[in-house]
Amino acid sequence: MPRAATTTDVFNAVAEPRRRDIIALLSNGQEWPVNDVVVRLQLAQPAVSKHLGVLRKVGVVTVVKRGQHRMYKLEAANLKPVHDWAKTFEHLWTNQISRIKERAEQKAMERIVRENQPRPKNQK
Amino acid sequence: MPRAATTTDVFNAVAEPRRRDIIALLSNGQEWPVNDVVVRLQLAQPAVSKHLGVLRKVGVVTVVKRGQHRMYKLEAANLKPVHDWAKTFEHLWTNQISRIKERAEQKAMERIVRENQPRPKNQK
DNA sequence: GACATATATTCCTATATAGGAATATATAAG
DNA sequence: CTTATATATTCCTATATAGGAATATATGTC
Repeated sequence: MPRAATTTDVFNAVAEPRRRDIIALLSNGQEWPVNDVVVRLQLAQPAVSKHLGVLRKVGVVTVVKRGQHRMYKLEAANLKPVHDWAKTFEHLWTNQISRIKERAEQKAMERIVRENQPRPKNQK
Repeated sequence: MPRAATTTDVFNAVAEPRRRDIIALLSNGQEWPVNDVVVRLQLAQPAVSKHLGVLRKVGVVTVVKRGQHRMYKLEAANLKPVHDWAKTFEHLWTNQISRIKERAEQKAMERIVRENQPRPKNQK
């Protein structure tokens, strides 16, 4: 049984790091022609086209034809499922971080108290 | 050239929906024995073991041996890269939603103003 | 129309995998 | 020790894919 296709859903589409790179590039709000993506990411043109094809299929990018150019634009909202899914677990690591912080502060307090302790007199 | 292995990074590990289901289950904060996951998700035991193996490899779960039981625990913090990555784009759809909201409110205001406009007297 | 440029698509290939089936390994109980 | 239970792992298989190489398609310029 094969793995789910990369075009199954956003999760599968963005698993591939180069596609994440493309998304990051397009996130500046501008429309990008394919060749600019090629140059910026130093990937081969057919590779870029293929990746963009996947992203288009899952709705993460859209394309507008401008003469011989294909301008690609990010549809960021379609990344929301990933964010929403991961956000479900945010409270788990947030609490963890608070707990680590509390522990550090407690240790700092103990250290301060210890340093302000009057020193025992020399027995000598 | 093959696809990146599922154990390459968290993105690849969670691309598979059944693994996302397992993560959701373990997110209740408890330790889960394999068989409970099997029963709850109605998956075959070997399949669950394999998925857990992937998740363990990328650090998303850890396992404690308790006699003949293997208790699995979520390490949610290791999902943070996914959240952080998606969060990068949050402002893009948040602004979109605000804009949709503003437009709706403007339309509502115009409607209210229109409804409170004194009616033209009948010419009759 | 010839030639140039942009880009999508096809062909090819080695590789990884999810589940099914089977089996190996590890612990518990009597 | 035998039997039972929990679970990891192996073997098998059909499928999808990322990039390389090549090619097809679409638009621009003179």
